[in-house]
Amino acid sequence: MEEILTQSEENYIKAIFSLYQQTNAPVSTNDLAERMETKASSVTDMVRRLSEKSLLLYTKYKGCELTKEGERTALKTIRKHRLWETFLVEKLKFGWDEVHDIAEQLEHIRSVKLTDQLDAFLDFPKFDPHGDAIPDKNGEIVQREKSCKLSDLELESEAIVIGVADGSPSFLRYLDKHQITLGTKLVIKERFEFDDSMEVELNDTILSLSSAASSKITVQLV
Amino acid sequence: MEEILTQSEENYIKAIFSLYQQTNAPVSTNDLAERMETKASSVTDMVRRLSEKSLLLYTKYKGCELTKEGERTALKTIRKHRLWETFLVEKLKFGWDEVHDIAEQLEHIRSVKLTDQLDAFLDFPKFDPHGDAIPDKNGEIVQREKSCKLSDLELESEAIVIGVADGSPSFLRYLDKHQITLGTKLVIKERFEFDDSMEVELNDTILSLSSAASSKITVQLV
DNA sequence: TGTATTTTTTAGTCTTATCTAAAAATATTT
DNA sequence: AAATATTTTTAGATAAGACTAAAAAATACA
Ligand SMILES: [Mn+2]
Ligand SMILES: [Mn+2]
Ligand SMILES: [Mn+2]
Ligand SMILES: [Mn+2]
Repeated sequence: MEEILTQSEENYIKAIFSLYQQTNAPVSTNDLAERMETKASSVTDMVRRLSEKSLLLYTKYKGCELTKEGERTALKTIRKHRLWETFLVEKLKFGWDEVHDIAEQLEHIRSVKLTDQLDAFLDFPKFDPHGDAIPDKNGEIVQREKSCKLSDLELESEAIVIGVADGSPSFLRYLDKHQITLGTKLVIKERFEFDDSMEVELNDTILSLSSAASSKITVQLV
Repeated sequence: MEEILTQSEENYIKAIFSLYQQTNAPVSTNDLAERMETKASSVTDMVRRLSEKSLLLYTKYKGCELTKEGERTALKTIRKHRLWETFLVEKLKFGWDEVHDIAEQLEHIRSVKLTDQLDAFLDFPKFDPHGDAIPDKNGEIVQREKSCKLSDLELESEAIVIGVADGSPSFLRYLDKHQITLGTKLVIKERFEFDDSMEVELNDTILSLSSAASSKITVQLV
């Protein structure tokens, strides 16, 4: 079969994959429209097309979910996206806040050999610059043991930053400014009930974090 | 202004640039259609659109030629194409016969910083894997001194291969098979009038080349 | 259970990029 | 110069992917 998909189709597939992961329920037309920054009517059209290509199952008024084939497609695109992000940061010296939009384009380049050679060139990385797992050639992804949100940690616990739940440039630059990056070790020194903010120690300094910030930082206890 | 162009528009611009270079005359609708592997009517449409965006000058029945702006656009795309080809060969270990189609996609990625960082990563290469000059950030290209076709050389002259006039995989693989690559040194040992074929010495062996082959190899006298 | 609200689909339009077939302009021959 | 051949443009269609406005279905809620 080996269907050739347009960039738009690949973007939709990725969005459906990601929305489905959040709820484990069929993705609604409206949710998808919001994610894709388009109109519900456009989504209905596209979902019909993708269903026609048996990349997803669609029932009128009931939303859609990917087929096995659709999932494979999503994982291929995600693999490429994250490999390119890794390339941009590791080899081309981009900041982790600058790579998403470019990877959003690069992920659509069609060449299995390119993807696999890039993977090898990068030494088969398991995680991208934001801590997200990179699917391997077969779509397999490393499952991480016991990670949690920084905001969930108790007083005096020590943890290492392993990811971010928000990849927006503004948030990433905020983290940069405060010297928080993947691998940063921190200790919870204080927690304030009234606004769920906390103070953490890192690099021998104390940093105050809002609940909005701490809930978007993924950590692992040391 | 900074017009955003579609991939198709960029491909047309590149084709017009290249066809114009061959004849220094306006590019005819039919020639362009043949190069783009499309129909003349499609070309008329596209040329109108590009003229509307003042990337080229078009006179009905008289063909078209790029404006300064169009030329800049062409050079930007060519720069990206050749940088990516270089990346694929130098870093990802592709053969020079495998990179064109992939670069044909990569050349459309929009990010000035990406292009410039890639350029730096590759150490500002002046030529791509086929010996073609890579325009720099400002669109400037290195002009080579006295190069000529291998087929133009006289008996006993010594020369170095610096390029190919045909980038097709089949020709490039033919060269690979006979150990001819950029930098290969060869000496003309024999020339046959009746079919314009020749025998050249390289790596201490004698190789016979048809006129079709020798006229597509660009060399420089040593 | 009937009404109001929200969600989703349908219908119709637009743009880009393509195509085929026919008409018009240009170029080549006789 | 007229006839013929070639090139190019026009006219009309199609498909993807988007939009708006209106209709229909599903859900919420009084
Ligand atoms: Mn994308
Ligand atoms: Mn990422
Ligand atoms: Mn291209
Ligand atoms: Mn090349």
